Amino acid sequence: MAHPAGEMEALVCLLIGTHALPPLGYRVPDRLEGRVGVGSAVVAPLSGISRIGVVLEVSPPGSLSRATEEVRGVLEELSPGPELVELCRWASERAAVPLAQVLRGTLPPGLDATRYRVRAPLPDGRFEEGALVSRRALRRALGSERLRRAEVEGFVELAPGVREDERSAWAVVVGGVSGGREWTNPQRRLFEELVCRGGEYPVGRLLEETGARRDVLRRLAGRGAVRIEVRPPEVIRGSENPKERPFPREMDAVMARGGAWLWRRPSSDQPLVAAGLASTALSDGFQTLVLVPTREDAERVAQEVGRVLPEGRSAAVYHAGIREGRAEIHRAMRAGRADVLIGTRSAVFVPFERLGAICVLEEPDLAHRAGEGYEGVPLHVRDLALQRARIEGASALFLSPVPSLELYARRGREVKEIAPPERTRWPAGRVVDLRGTGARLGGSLVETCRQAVEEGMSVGVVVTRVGHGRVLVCNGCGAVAVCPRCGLSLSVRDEKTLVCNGCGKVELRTGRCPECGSGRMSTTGIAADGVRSELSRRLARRVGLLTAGRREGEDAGVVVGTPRPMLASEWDVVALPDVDGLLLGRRVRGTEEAFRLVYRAAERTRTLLVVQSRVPDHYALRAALEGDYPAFARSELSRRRSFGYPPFAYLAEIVLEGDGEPLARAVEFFLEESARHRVEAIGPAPGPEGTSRRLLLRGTEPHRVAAAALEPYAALSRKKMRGLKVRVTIDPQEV
DNA sequence: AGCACGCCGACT
DNA sequence: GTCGGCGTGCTC
Repeated sequence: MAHPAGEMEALVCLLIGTHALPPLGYRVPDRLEGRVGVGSAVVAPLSGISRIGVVLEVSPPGSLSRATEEVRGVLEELSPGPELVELCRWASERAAVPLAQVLRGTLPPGLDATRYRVRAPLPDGRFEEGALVSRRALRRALGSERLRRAEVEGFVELAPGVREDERSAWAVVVGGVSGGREWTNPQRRLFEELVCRGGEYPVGRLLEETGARRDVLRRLAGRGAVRIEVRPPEVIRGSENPKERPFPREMDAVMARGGAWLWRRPSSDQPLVAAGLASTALSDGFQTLVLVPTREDAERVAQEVGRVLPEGRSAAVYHAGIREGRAEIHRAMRAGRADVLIGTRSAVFVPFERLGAICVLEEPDLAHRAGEGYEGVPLHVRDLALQRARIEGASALFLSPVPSLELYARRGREVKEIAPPERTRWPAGRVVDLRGTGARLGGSLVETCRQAVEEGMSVGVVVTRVGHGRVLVCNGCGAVAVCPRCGLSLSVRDEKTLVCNGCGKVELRTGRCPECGSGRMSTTGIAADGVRSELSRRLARRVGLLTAGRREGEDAGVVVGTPRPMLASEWDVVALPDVDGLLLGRRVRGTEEAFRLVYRAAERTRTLLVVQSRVPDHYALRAALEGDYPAFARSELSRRRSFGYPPFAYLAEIVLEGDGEPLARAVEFFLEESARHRVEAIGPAPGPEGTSRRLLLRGTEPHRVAAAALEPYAALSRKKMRGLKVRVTIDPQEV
């Protein structure tokens, strides 16, 4: 490519995860001309030390102010490409996460970014030519100054690569060699373990299962007793006579018209729909990305996809549980050697050669969003998938019987909807009216359980542990103390006061219900273990327990547990004793979650669904029992609109921990900044910790809300923040 | 004065 | 992420 005389310049984001280091400018030397573009992974020095970075922009000479150092090399194998860089920049801005941290997610897992290759024997001859050595080892041997010099003079060069155990390395016994006398005990033991496993086994799993250390295996390899070999990753291969393509009409429309689509399908159908989309995209020559909330979902979808793959095609599963070969799979997708990737949220950043379709299963599931701050970008996969599909020109299909309101509200222009299937079965629904009792479990609910189990029916009692308790409810009429300003339930602060988690307004706790004058006010609170023991006592029989972590007496006629494991199977009768915990909880999305829980329970119920509540006529409850999603969405969207909550507004939460003058000044600073960005600030309210303050930012443009939260945060981190801790959460789930 | 330690700011 | 500079506070 022709360009003005002189060297081009590159703006590089070094992969160092901090808000404080901006992208830096480097000169592109002539020898790398044409190889450095937006999205190239490069090696560039910082204080003389080589680092990995990703090119954000390439510009003519003289355009970047301080581009004094040179790009040292290009890492073609690792380059995420321009589309993913655009996605990462968007995500970084939207989630207020340092760009470097987001970009790291596009690189192969288990990448060793500080590995050097020795290119010429070092003066003291300590390292052999061609050896791969960690930066730590080099620094220990040479010291920082000589390492820097060795880099400049070309004795060593940064050679990032994937660690062996991430590349599906197998340990294989070499025939004819058995334990000599000079072997150590650990070596002998590990060798025997390997022989027990048939003489060949994945390295990662072998070390994990035997508890042996890596260097023991290395010694065995050094003695020639064991060979380490990298094998192709485990993939699902197509067959000679694959199943016919599912849902051809709908999937043809999705691929032909492109853009984002929504299809309300029951959970049980979704793997088949994903297989249909993948197979359709494949016949057009495209790769498909399938995103699922949990690892188990990934395995189920993989089976379905495997049945429709034609010969010569392949699919792979990608999640944190895949130890061996995750990096190999990453590489295969990038090179276009595999056709379908089925993974959890980290898969959304895997580079593809020719991405044609993205399918998101169980769209509203909270597991699609990384938890607060840790591991990955705290954005919902829905938003990342929408954005990625737009950037790469792929189709996006979102599946859920009960989509998020964020997605549903965009129906029409932005998101096209496929008509949902006719419903074939729906259980009878009954609401146990808890008004007038202070009971945790109403008599009628217990009676229903007793009768059902005596008739030999299976009974599932589903409770959520999230959001229970600490809300003041009238046992007389079911009224809940609500903040007049925010429309959110007030939580019990202490004996005498209630507090609004939205705006911080503190209200006096009255002994009597303002609605009906009853003096019987109580706090709600229901958890799995309590319900189990109470039910067991009142039914005078064994009751099972089924949660993510515990499984006890599942064969009992009545089982209590949490939604995910409980609703993985069907029950004759399902009881929901605590929808009020969500329905009347303090969170904006509580109503939506309650609706979803009741609806999903109904899908898994064969004959009768019993729900107990103090608000038996609540619109969400009624709509869920009738299986009427559009009716719920209409009511809930109008409520959200009138209070200005998502999806009609974007929120950011800022929690400041500290005390005295610095805290007050920081709060003041955030308030000024939000005014400057023309974003509404609600609060400060008391935060979760004793001396903390909480601010809620609200606006209609997501990037402005993120900027109003992030800019003052970054400014504050650059200056001194004595004893002050600030936490920023974009689109907080707990509001 | 001499030195350990921790906090900042710079690094392109 | 990593280094050097500088201030604080302790010891000889």
